[in-house]
Amino acid sequence: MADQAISKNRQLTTADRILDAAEDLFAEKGYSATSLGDVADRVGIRSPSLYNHFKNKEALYQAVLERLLTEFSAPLAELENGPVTNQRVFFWLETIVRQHHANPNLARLLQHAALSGGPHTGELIDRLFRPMFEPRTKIEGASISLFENTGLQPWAVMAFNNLVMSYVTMAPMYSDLLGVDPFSEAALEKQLSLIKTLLRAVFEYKGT
Amino acid sequence: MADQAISKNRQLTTADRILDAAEDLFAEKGYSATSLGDVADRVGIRSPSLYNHFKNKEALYQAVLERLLTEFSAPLAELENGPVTNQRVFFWLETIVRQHHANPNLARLLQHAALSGGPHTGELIDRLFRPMFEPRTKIEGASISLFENTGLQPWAVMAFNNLVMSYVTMAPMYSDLLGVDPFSEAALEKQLSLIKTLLRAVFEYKGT
DNA sequence: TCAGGATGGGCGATTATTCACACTGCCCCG
DNA sequence: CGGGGCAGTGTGAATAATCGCCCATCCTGA
Repeated sequence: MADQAISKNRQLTTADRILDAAEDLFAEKGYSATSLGDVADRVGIRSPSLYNHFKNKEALYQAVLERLLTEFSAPLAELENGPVTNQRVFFWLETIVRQHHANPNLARLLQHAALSGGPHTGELIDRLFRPMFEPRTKIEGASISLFENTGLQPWAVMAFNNLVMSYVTMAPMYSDLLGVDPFSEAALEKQLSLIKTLLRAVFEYKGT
Repeated sequence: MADQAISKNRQLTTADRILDAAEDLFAEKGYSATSLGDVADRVGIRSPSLYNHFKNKEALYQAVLERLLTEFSAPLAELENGPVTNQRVFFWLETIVRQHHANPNLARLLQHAALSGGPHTGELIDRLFRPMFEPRTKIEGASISLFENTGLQPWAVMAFNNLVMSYVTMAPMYSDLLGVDPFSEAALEKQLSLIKTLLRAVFEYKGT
């Protein structure tokens, strides 16, 4: 198994292997707590070698971020070219839940940025979420009666996003308290069914 | 010395001012990215002086954590000595939302711990959330029909907690995207009304 | 041969921590 | 009443480790 992983890694360029290692470490420890020595160790080289591939630590972080942002930009663009119906909101939510489940690093990077409020924060938020809050984004259907006239719709969008992302940023809580590996397929199905249930409850809710 | 005289003293002791500064900095930057020099600067002393009050950095962190945990331990204990009805769940949720709104630092500390998975993680999770998942904690009323027979109730508890905490750990998103100071009274009322609406929708939901 | 990539060594800055020392207010003893 | 300790607190200097980063050099594959 180790041989396979190594040989598979050997197919990647050194720059890509650096990006992989840096992505995991930045996502885990945050920017300033991640040392280039750690990154180099994980790749299997010495830290000065990193400078043959990236100008400095900040450039490495930006490259990691860029790769993640393009990786995650697809589903929202998909949602945007068409009417925003309940059906398509369901599908979109399921898609991003699965995406963050497959790679939790973007959520973790954003959470680190939001916590420390560094200079990366604004850019990350803008590029990930700004389109979601364009004025034309109204959900057609039953949800209108619930949220639109109370002004709560953007808060609900924010809440469901937080729900999705905190699932991966709070992953240890699921291991410790529920005794379940949150990145298993079974756990993913549980979380998906909960989120769908919540969304359906919101859509079908008719109370004041 | 006598701890009783402290409460009469209006001016905070140096140790308390250190705790205040360290709490904010640990919550913002995380443990390893916070330097004792930063803490000392904020208090207005030199960093070696910190060692007159705390054994080392780790002990300072533990003291910060201890103070926060006792501060936040009240509401759950309150919920636990009595039957868990819908009414009391509402009240409990509102209480902890207001509590995290008043002091976001515990949520931020927990989020940092969960992200980096350090040794503090397990202790924090245990002392904050373990009682919530004791087997006897069943919610009486309509929610049983929704969650109990699908095994989703603990996942829902987790989700609502994540909802509450990510509101403060993701605070910059609310500023940037909604143009609202998330720590204003108005924003608190919005978030409260959203969470109550979600909870009510869940309680009254009768679907499959 | 030559260029890209890896390396060891080192520089300056920052880190947590230790230590010897100075100041201050207070209690006790003469 | 006065002075001598004494505990508590703050300080500058120093140490060892680690950090990002630069540079001269070397290895290797085309």
